[in-house]
Amino acid sequence: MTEGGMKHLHQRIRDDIEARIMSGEWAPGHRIPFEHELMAEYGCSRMTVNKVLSTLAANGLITRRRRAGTVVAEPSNQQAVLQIQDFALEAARAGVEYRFKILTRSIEPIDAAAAQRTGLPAGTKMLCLSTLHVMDDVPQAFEQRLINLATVPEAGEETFKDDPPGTWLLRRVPWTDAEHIVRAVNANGTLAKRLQIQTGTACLMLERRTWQAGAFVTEARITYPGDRHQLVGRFSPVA
Amino acid sequence: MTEGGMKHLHQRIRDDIEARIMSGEWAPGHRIPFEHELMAEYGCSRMTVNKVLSTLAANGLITRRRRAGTVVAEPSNQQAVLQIQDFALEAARAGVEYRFKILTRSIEPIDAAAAQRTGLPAGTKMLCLSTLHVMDDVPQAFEQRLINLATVPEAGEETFKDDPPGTWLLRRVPWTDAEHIVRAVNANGTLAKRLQIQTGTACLMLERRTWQAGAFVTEARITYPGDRHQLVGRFSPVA
DNA sequence: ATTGCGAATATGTCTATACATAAGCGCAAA
DNA sequence: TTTGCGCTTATGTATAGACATATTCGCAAT
Repeated sequence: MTEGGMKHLHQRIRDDIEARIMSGEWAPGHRIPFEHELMAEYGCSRMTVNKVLSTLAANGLITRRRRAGTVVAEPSNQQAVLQIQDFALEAARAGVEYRFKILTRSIEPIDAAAAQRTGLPAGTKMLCLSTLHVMDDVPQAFEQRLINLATVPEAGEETFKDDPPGTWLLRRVPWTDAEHIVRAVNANGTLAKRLQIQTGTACLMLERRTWQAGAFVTEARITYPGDRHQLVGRFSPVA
Repeated sequence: MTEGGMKHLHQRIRDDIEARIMSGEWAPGHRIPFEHELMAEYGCSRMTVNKVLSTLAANGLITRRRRAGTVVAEPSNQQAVLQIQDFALEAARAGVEYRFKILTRSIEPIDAAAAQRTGLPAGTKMLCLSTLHVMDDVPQAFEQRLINLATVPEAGEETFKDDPPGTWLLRRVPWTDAEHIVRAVNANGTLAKRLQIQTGTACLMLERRTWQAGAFVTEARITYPGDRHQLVGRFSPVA
């Protein structure tokens, strides 16, 4: 006569340990039972216990050291995971019309400040684009983008007729590393006019740089009017 | 006479597959060799291959389905992982003095707007704190915090003499879920005075709410002067 | 007290095997 | 053409055992 809850053993052990950590019963620094103890407690092989603990360690919930044993990890540096919105997707979901407009487009050697930020040598040829994202005739964001033509030569020929540069790139060039910076800035005259907001309005500026295996791909600076946009994210330490 | 690179097989298989995905050689949707094929290729047991692929699947790099096989995952919704700065830590690292000052403190029933945001019933008793974070006598951030006394009753007695509320909570109450919102706001008169900035200056406002096993713990709204602060994060799809 | 060394031990990696299970595929019946 | 059923197959979970390796601990020599 077995019980109703017939989850897999792996999941049951994992849930038990997570529950004890999350509830605070096992505080950071607390020693977790040895593998052979858990093995006896759950009546399973060491491999099963080991796989559970390895997974938890990979997720940063526990810390393992040979011979020393396993302890509950100290709470990690706090971090926020934020979704970066895709206008076309959100517009479709909300049932409103989305358009984008390439305002400027040129191929130029990289300027000194950008060379500094990206680590590229001075004089590298970049495709420079500025784009306005519009939903229902209301400007939602202004995007300034640099694309490294050495890494993405085909961008030089692209007209970006169907997809905005960000979407186009995401579909074409895989990336291995990204850096994000979020700032708050007051809109200057030019920006205010483009976004149809008052000069001085606080705006969110998201700066995103991506690399592919060490080679710089692109830098985007996207500015959102602060009174209409926010970055949102949910996060749970347990995957 | 074995070769120099004697990493573990697990890591070698993983590196190989990751490299092929990251380079674009295996595009999203591409079918990955079956476990028994990789097993033959690397001359190892299926368990070893299985553990590698399970790990990659847990990291979201590949998608596995019984019978159908394993394919490279579609690029996920873009997200930015941003570090939330710990003033005490950063101050210590930079060798400057850090202080915080509790400006107001009261215990009140939750107001309607906050009840809406947190999902708590109207009238729930909350500890309301506002705190100023100061480094080298320059205000760096203004924090407004609500703490749910039903979940953290001991906060009612706490004086927050040694640690600011955020640090105190983090050490005492484990959390299982968090929600973050980042906004850009123009400083109003009161805030400008507290942060010693000009009225209207763009500020970053980080709103963070946490829960522990479904029970609301705390809400913090931290406002940083936009001319001095930014949120930064690095992210790589491979853990 | 200090240092050095060997034994003990907890975790790390890997194998060979077994059975479970979801899902695709083809064939046969309607 | 469509529906339903069973076979096949790829992954999911688990075991018992083996050897590797990083540390810690205690003991002995200095």
